[in-house]
Amino acid sequence: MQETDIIDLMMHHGVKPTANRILIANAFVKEHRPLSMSEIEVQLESVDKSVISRTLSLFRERHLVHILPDGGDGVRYELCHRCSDDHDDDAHIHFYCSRCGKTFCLEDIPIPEVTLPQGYQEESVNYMVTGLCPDCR
Amino acid sequence: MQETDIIDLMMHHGVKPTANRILIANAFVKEHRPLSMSEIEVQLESVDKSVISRTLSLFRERHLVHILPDGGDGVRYELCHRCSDDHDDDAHIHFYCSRCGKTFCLEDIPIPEVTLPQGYQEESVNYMVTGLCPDCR
DNA sequence: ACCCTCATGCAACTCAGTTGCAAAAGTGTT
DNA sequence: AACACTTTTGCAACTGAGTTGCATGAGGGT
Repeated sequence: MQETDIIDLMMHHGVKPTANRILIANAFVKEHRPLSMSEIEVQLESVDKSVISRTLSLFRERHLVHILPDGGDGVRYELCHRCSDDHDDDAHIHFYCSRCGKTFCLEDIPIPEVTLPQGYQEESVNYMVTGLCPDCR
Repeated sequence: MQETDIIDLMMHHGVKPTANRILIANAFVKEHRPLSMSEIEVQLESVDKSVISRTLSLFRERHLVHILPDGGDGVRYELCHRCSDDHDDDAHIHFYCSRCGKTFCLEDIPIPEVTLPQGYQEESVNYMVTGLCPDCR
């Protein structure tokens, strides 16, 4: 994905593409995996954490990213290419490496579906495998 | 599960069953679902949060509970009946209600397995469905 | 009763994340 | 270009969950 594409994506979601926002969105493209706020903070020293916090909230509100539970604690943010304005979906499984703490998208592996008991109404599904990633084995 | 069983379980895992610890373990039995630290704090006003924190760490260390990512943020602790001393497993799916914030065990639904790409080494799996629980629909 | 170890309760601390606010950067109008 | 207006930014202060330090207290063994 090019920088121009990111700007298009932002505009399309009603987000004004400021310099900081482009940096943050680029971080997702570059790493190609879900990032935590602190990971972004480390990667973009020049950007204040308050800006990161507010930007991620805005991105989320406008469905540019969605959140998923971190393998450890806290949450991670994932850029969604296929999210429409009112619906987040991009249902692949994730892998959390317990050594390096990174979360990877296994985009080729769709989440196997299950049938819920009567009364439960599904909104979204998260399938997370924890273990060692190729680099940490 | 009876209180005597809980005490047995603790002893079996090398945890001295003090009054506070029994209260905390009982909370899990009573609710029959994974609890967050703050949920326990609310339920057991008489027990200091430092005690809860240290107790949960101890329980975890001794494999009496294991953690799972909260549907929201943070983590929840789940009493494991079938965990041996060196291995936590109890692989059923969980349901997180986005309205009431509770997490439920769907014990009858095993987690469907997937084949990971070369190089990834699995340690544990978490399958979490988010949506509305029967009470909140 | 004594000693020793472990558990407890309170207060102080830590750290991630959020919020308040004034300065700065954009945007549009005349 | 100057103006008024809106949005974003950067800093500092705040917040709240969770943890840690430490003195007291309870339990267990001799």
